Amino acid sequence: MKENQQHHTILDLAAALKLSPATVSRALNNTSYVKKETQQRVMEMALKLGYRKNTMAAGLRNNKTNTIGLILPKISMYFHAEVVTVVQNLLHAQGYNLIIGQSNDDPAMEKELAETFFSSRVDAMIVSCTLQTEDFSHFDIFADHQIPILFYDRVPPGNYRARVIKGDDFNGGFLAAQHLAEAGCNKIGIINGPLTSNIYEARAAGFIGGLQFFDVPVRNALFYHQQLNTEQTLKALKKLFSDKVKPDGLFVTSDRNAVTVLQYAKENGIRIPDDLCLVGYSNDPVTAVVSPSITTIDQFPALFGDKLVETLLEMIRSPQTNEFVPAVVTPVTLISRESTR
Amino acid sequence: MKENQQHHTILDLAAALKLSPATVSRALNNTSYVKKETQQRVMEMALKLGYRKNTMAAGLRNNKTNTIGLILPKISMYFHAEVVTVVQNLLHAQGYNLIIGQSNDDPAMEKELAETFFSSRVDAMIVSCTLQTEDFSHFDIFADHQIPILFYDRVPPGNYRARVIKGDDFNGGFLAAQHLAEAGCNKIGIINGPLTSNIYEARAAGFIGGLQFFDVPVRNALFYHQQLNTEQTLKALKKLFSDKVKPDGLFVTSDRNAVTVLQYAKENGIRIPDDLCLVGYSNDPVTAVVSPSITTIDQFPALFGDKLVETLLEMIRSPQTNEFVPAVVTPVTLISRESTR
DNA sequence: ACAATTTATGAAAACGTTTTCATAAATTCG
DNA sequence: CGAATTTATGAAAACGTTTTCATAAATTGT
Repeated sequence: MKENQQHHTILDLAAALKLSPATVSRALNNTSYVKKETQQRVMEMALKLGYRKNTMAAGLRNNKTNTIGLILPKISMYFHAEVVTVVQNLLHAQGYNLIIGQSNDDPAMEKELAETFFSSRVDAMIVSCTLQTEDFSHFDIFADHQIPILFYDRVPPGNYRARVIKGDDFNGGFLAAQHLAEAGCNKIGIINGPLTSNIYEARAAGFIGGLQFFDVPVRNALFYHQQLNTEQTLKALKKLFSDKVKPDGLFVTSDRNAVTVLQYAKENGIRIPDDLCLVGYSNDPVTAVVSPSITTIDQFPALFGDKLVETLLEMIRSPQTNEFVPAVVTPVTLISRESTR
Repeated sequence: MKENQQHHTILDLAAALKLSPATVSRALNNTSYVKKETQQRVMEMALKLGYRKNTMAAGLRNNKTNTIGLILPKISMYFHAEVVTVVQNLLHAQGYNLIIGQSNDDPAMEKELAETFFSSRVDAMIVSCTLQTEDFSHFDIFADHQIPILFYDRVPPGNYRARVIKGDDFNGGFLAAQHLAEAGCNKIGIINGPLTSNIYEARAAGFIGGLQFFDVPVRNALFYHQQLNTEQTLKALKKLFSDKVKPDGLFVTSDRNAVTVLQYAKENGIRIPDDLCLVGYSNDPVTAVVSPSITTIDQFPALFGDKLVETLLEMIRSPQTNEFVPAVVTPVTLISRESTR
């Protein structure tokens, strides 16, 4: 090993064993023919010298990094944290590294991350878009270079050619409406995210479809589609409960905001579920422990993560075709709790 | 560009502009002398051809990957999710990629991840250990190769030479004891994690110190140091409330398990805070919305993340010295809520 | 025993970038 | 104006791995 050399290389091993680097490489990766005994010696020497393959050099040569890029709005959101947890574990088991980037729901950041990850020559991409992303062209570069890209949860619309895995948001909305209807609610409102995002659009559509199916009047005055944060939610609540027609059922398409509703209700003497039935979305653990506990829609994040990795590996392994593959839709289920009893 | 070439290279740019690759490289990185006009032309051509630097090739040549490795027990834990969120954002702003690995609290996995990340030639490491890690030698390799490594939260003991940032767990324990004492509790217990981990050891020490300082009897029979999961916590609770001396104050060193206590209390007619005062740890948002809300210790995860990145960048930028640097301790604060009123 | 095949190894090129060493052109300075 | 300096560019080597092309040795089959 050269004087000022930081790491041992395959050449060091070769020199120490009086072999060629080619043979050493073959021994380490056990590709092609290597004498059993030679392989043994190489392995032992590698261990002895503490040799670690330089994955950059290998990546450069093989045009493969064993790295997957993941872009999402924010890791600390419950659903995403769960998905990332599963995805990272599964990918590691398959020998892949996971690099993560957060768009913070900013399309410009999302674009920047896409370019960075492309530069890093990720082998594939997993993306959940920002709520505001309407132009998806910054992802074209991956498809253009046959790099598999898989969208999930917040995905591009159908006219954008891409593989997609999404929750059954329509059904989620439908189930919420059905459940509220069956709980006897008649004046059912919704506090929803912006309709620019596929998930909120689908939840609203399913919700309205459910209302109609179960003959509950569709009262547009009780529908709010807006940013899902505490401030906006409180504003909506104030309006909802100052009008003549007050809701007796509310579908809030994010659990955190459902909790906000719970607190507002408590402070304003609105009894849940007696005066107001409440359904959230995501099955954030918090919904199970608040009082009253909140009925919500579970998205099975672990199953979601499984599906993601399974599909991604399939995409990596089979050559990229340009043919249309319909979106995979993962199931949701309604979990009934005290807020609707 | 060659027929079957996937990506444009610096050679393509050079050819298209009738320049040498050297000049193109200099123009792109604007190092050394390049004519203003030439640089302009290079940039334009790069844009036109959609050139993206191959960071692997650059990394190989520069011996620098602009990638930081982060190993932690599980991303989906509240405190860690918050830290990761902040760390990823800050590192991205500095031009670094973040690769994440979860040990799932398994030392073997932790070791495997350390080796993988070393192979990937990360520029630096951030690590929060498993609860069981007692042998830290799998991290030696980083220090041996002057790769900065920074531990946080769950860190090696003082006799292991490493840079460390940790919360003030001792003070957290002390504050909890003080608060329970001042709430008038006299039979104060603790449900704690395993003492093998520095954080639980320090919380327990601070807690006991606090009891003594405020003249509350130290009742070892009320102290449980064990795995922090629902099952174990319930087991401890059963024992605690079947003995003659039942606790009137309880310090649970994880918020999730404090919630478990809350539910157990509700089911068993133990009134909180009247019969039992309760203090958790971490300020998980769930503690604010359960009823009664839970007094807890905030660890300022965002500040923690800031500090981590700040220190790490400093380590990367200044040459690695072997001199001892004392652990940085970040503040904690007690947030008083209904469970202790 | 000899050809055909299989096993085992090495030399050298390639991946795409950056940087050192030259050298040429332009500029500054006395 | 000529020497010194600064600016601008190119050729070539280097980073550490893998793989193709050879070739030699061992094994198999007839």
